[in-house]
Amino acid sequence: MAYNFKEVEKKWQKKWEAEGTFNAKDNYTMPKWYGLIEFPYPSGQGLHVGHPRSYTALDIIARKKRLNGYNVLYPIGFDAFGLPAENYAIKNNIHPSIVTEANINHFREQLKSIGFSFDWSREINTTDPNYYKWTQWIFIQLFKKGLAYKTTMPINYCTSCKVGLANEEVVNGVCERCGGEVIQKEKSQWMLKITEYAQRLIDDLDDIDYLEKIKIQQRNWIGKSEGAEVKFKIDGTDKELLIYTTRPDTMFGATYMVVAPEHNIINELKDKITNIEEVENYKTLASKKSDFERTELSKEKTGVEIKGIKAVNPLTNELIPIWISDYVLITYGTGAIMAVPAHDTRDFEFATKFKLPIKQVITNNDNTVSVSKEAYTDTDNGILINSGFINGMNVKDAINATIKYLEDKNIGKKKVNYKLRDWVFSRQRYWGEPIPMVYCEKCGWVPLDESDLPLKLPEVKEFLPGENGESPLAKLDAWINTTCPHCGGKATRETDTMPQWAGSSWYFLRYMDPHNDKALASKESLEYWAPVDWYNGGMEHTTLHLLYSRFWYKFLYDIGVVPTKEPYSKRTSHGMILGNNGEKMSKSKGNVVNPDEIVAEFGADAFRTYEMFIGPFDQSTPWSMESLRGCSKFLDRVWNLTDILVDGDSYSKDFEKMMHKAIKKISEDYETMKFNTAVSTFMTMVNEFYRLKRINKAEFSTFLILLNPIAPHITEELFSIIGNTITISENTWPEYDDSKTIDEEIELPIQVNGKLKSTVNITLDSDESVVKELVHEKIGGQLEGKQIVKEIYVKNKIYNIVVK
RNA sequence: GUCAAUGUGGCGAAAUUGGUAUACGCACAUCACUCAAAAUGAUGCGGGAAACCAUGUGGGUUCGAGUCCCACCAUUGACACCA
Repeated sequence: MAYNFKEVEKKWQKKWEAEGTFNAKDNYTMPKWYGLIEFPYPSGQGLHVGHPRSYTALDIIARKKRLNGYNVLYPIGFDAFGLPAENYAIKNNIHPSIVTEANINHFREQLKSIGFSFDWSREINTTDPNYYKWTQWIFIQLFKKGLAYKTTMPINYCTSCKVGLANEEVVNGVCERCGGEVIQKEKSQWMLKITEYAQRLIDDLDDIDYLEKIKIQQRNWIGKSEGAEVKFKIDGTDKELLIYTTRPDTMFGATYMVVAPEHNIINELKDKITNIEEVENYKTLASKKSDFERTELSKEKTGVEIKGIKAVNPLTNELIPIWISDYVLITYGTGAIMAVPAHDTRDFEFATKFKLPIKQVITNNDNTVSVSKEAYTDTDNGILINSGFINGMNVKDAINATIKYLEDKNIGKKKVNYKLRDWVFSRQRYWGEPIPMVYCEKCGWVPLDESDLPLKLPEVKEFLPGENGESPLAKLDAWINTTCPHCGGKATRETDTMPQWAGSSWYFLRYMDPHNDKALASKESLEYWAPVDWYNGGMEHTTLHLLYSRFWYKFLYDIGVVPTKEPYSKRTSHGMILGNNGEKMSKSKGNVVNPDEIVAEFGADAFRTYEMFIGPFDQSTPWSMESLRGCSKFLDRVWNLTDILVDGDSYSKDFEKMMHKAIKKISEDYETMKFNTAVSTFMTMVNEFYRLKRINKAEFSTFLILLNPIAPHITEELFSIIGNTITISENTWPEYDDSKTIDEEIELPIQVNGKLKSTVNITLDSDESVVKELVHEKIGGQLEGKQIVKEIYVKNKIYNIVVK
C-alpha cells in the first residue's frame, strides 16, 4: 500500500483544527513553555522556504514539550503594517487593508498546509485596531515618562518612499525596503529614548541565554565607550567647543579641531568666519551625501578650514585651527573632535592630506616610535612624552590624571558614550499606526485620552505621500482638526504614523491574552506566560527588532505592566536557505523555491524533514531537490515498515540498546537544535530495522513518537494503523534507561606514535594490565626491534605506544 | 578597515567536544527485478600498487589535532571615519 500523503495530511490537519489539539490551555497551574517564532510580514509573494525552517524547528520543540507535560503556547500572527502593502496600494489604488487581508489569507493557508502546531485561536494582526490600540497605549506611556520627544534633526530621507528612515534601515546607502536614494533632510520627528536604556540593555544580557554571537552583536551595536568631554575655548569669543574623546591622554598632541558639517558653531560664529561661503558650500555638499557615503571605506578625506576663528588647547594654551569635515558625524559624541594626528589613524590621514602639524606625545618603552609614516595607536605599551604633567605615565594613568585635572579646572569631565542612537519613530506614511498625539497652541503636544483609543486610521482616497514628504493623512483637514484633550481648545493631530517596528516590539505579549479589551494582556496571563522561554529568528533582526522589543519590554517592566526584566529567556537563530546555486534566493536570479509546490509534490512531512536535514540549523545551506527526494524516500521506507512488523517482545539486547540510545540521542538533538543529526539517526534506525527484517509494535510506536515532531502526519497515521487507541499527541515522550545505552564491549583503537595501527575488542572498563596484554598480543610483532619509550592508555578511549 | 562566523569526498554534511576522519543523505557505478524504463532492493564508492598521504595554507602545543594556539589565504554576514 503506497503512502498517500495528500489524504493523510489533510485528514490529520482537519482533526487538529476541529479539536483544537494544539491550543494552549488556560490552566495556570501546569508548567508552561512559551515558544516563539518571528511572526511573518504577509508579503504578496507568499511564504518563502526560509520561513518554515524556523517554524518547523520550534514546532518540533513545542510538540516534544507537550508530550513532556508542558502547557505549551506556540502562537502565530501577522506583522502586517509596512511599506510593500502601501506601495502596492499606491500603484494599484487598492486599500492596503484589502491587500493585507488577501495576503494573510494566503499565508494562513500555506502555514496550515505544512501542519505547524500553532494555536490558531490566538492569531493576531498588528493592523487590527483592537491590537494597535495597545501599541498606541504604549506610546502614550512612553510619552508620559518623557521617553518620546519631538525634535528636528538631520535624518535619512528616502527620495523614493518619501519617508524618514532610522539609520538602521539604511542599507548600503539606499533605502532598505525600496532601494531608493537616501539623502539627509531636516525634519521634525518623534524620537524614542532608547539610549536611556543603553546600559541596561548591555548589562542584562548577562542573565539571559542568547547565542553568544547575538550578545556580541548587540553589545557592539550599543557600542559603549568611556572617555571625556572637554571644553575648548574659541579665541576672542565667549563660545566654547565641546568635544568627546576616548583618549584624553593625547590632549597635548591635539593640533587642530574638526566639527561636523551640521555643527551649530558655524551659524553662531557666522560673522567671524572669513571664508563663510566656502564653509557653506562644503555644508551643502555634505548634506547631499548619505551617512553611508560619508563614512564609506577608503574614501578620500575632504574638509575646509574655518578661517577667522581659532580654538585654544586648554592644556597647552596653543591656538589651533578649526576644520569642518564630514568624517566627523553630528550623531555621535558632540559632533566635534580634537584631532590628534600622531595617535589616531583618521586624524593622521586628514593631517597628512592638509599638511597640518603632527605632534607626537606617546612613545614606547624603547622610545623607537616614529609618527612620520603612520599614527601610533598602541595603548598598552604607550608612554607619555611632550605632555607636561603627565609625562612618563602609561596611557591608562595618563587618562585618569588628565580627567582629574579637567574636572578640577572645570573644563571637562568623565563621560560614557554609546554608539546607539535614539529611535526615529515617525514615518510620513499611511499604512502604520496613527501616533495618538495632538498639538495645541496653548498646551503643546498632548496625548489622546486613553479612553479614546484606538485612534483608527481614517479612510483616504490617495495613498501617495505628500510632496514634501508628508503623510497622506496631512491632506485630511477634517481628521486633522480636533480639540485639545487638555484644555478643549483648537488643536491639530499628528499626521505621521509609527514605523513597522512598533507593532512587533510587543506582539508576544498579546498572544498571552489576545482578546482582552481592558489591557494589553491580563495581569494573570502575563504572570504565567512571561517571559518567552525560547525565541528563534533571523540574525538580521538582532540589532533592530530584538533590541527595540527588549527596550519596550524593559519600559513596561518599569511601569509595572510586565513581571520580568527581559522578554526572552533564550534566543537562537537559523541560517538562511539559499538557492541551489548557493546564492540568496531572489526572483531576479530565478532560484526561488515555492513551498506550495514542494508540499503538493512531496507532502508536508517530506518538506519538513528535508528542511531539518538540509544542514546545521544555524548555518546557511543551499536548497537541493535531490536531497529532498532522499527525505521523501526515507518517509516511504518508514511507511513500509508495516511490512516487517512482528508480534511479541522478543527483541535482542542490541536491539533494545539501539532503541534506548536513539531516545537519548534524539531527545538531546531536538533540545540542542541538531535536527540534521536527529534525522540521520532515524535513517540509521530504519536501515537497521530492514537489515534485521523485524520491528515489533512497541518499538515501532516509540519510533513514531520520536519522529512525530518532525513528520507529524505520517507518524500519527501509522501509529493508529498499528493499533494504538490514542493518538501521539495524547501520548507522553518516551523515556530511556541510561544503563541500557552502555556498550559492554568496545573496540579500542591501538596507535603507534599516534597513528592508528589496529584495534582490539575489550570489555568496558577493563584494567590497564589486561588491555596492555591484549594490545601487545595483537601488534607485538610490529614492534620488534623498536624501543618502547612510553605507553599511554586512556580508559575506554585509546591505547598509544610511543616507540623510537 | 573592524568584528563575527565558516572552510572536511563530485555535492549537502557527520565526528562522543583533544582519542578509529568522512556517519547519514545525494549523485555515480555494477547487479537483481522488468521485454524495456521508472520505481524498488543489494553491493561498491577520498587518493595511492603499496608504504603511506589526505579536514583552506604555513608554523606551534601534545603521546595524539578536523577540534587548541599563532600567522596567512578565501568565502559569507553585520557594522563603521564612533573620536
